[in-house]
Amino acid sequence: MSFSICVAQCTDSLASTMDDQARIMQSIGGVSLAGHSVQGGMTLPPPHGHDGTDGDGRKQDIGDILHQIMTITDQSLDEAQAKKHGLNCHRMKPALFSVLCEIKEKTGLSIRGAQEEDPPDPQLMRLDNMLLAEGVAGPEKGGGSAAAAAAAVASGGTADNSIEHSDYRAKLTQIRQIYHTELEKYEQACNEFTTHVMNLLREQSRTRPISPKEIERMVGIIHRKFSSIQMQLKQSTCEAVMILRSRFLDARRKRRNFSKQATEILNEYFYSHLSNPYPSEEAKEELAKKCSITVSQVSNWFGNKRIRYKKNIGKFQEEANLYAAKTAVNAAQAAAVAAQNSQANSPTTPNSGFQMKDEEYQLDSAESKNTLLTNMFTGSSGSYNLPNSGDMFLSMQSLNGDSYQGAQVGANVQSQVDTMRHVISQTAGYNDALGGNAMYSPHSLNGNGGWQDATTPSSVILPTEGPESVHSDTSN
DNA sequence: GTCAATGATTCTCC
DNA sequence: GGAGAATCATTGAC
Repeated sequence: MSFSICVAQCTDSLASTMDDQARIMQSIGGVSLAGHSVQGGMTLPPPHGHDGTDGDGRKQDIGDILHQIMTITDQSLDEAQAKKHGLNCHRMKPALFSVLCEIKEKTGLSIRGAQEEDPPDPQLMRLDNMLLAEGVAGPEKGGGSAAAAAAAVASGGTADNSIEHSDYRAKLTQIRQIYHTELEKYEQACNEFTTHVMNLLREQSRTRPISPKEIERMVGIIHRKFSSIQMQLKQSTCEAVMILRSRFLDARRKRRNFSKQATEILNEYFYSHLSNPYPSEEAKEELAKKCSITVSQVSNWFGNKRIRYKKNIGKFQEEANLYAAKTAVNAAQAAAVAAQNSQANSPTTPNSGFQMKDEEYQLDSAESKNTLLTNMFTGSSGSYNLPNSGDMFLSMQSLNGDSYQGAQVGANVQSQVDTMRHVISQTAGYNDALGGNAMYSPHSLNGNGGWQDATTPSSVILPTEGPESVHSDTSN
């Protein structure tokens, strides 16, 4: 609507309002606006149809006031101030502003329509719900850790992921803090701005027609604007939480290779329990501890290893040989130490069947071990008697039905193995630990490709354990 | 970039 | 619930 139309409308409306006011005044107090009676220091034309003065004069007068209002900005500051004061004190001002407010109200309503009462935004509700569920909004305690715990449970983890949990919680708390700080800032800014605008409008209402309703509406607009900013804040917070969550979940999916030492420990256990590579819970825990990994990781590792070994035994032959030798060396060392102890502690049984010479069993050095391995796998076992190595090669042959090069080698050393086993068992009572714990039993895998007697032993000895370890795995 | 190795996940079966 | 099997996804060597 153009201003001229508005002014015209206003003039008409004001004229009629004044007529009404005059009529009311006349009827209630007998004080007439007409007849140039003085009211508030301003002379007004008489109401229409009461004293013969026509409406055109009044319209012109009102138009004059409006013109003054409109042109007030064209004047110098001093002049404008004076004019403003004059208009402000004009006795017609309240009536004029009242009419203008009414017109504005009507115009505003038609334009704004149903914008006033906004229904709750579903997107905002979704954001609120999500922030509440993630523990960002709402009460401080519970939410974040609950979300982290839920994510952990979903991933199958327990206390194993405590580090990641605390990391997740810490980051979530950070997001939460930022969110609340920003929210507080927005609310404060909103309140400050609202107060400022209200004061400004109240101030301006002295010089231009501003109704309290309009101020109220303006406050509503400001609040809506700020709530839309808040929604952006909520949206970005939600995004941050989602990113954090996905990173957290991805991080758990991300794998890291175990350390060499850990892999060696696991392999040693696997190959030394090849007839029944199913570690008990206790063994798993111990392995986990030794390898600095989790029990579930140990389970995973053995699950993968069993399958991959069974799928491609040939490929693992070298590895099996290596670990067999390693285990043999360990066992021999243990036996040597035990035998020495036995000898030292039993003066009544000197040289009792297994006289170990230093030059033969000094296997601490890498060179000695290498020599042992070389001799062992070339068949030239020399003076070394290796416990259990024969089982490995027999196992290799029986596992996949093919004959291995190692099988022959194994046969060569078998007699020595038997001797060694016998001697050791006599010397230090390691029957269970070495002889009973067949590393590579010919019965390791059954015809269906599965391990026979795959029941998990209640307790098993770890290859890296010393002879003092309690071992009750009689299944091997 | 390719590829083998490998840890993790998912599904199915018992 | 645990194991086997298939598969995914990442790592690390080349």
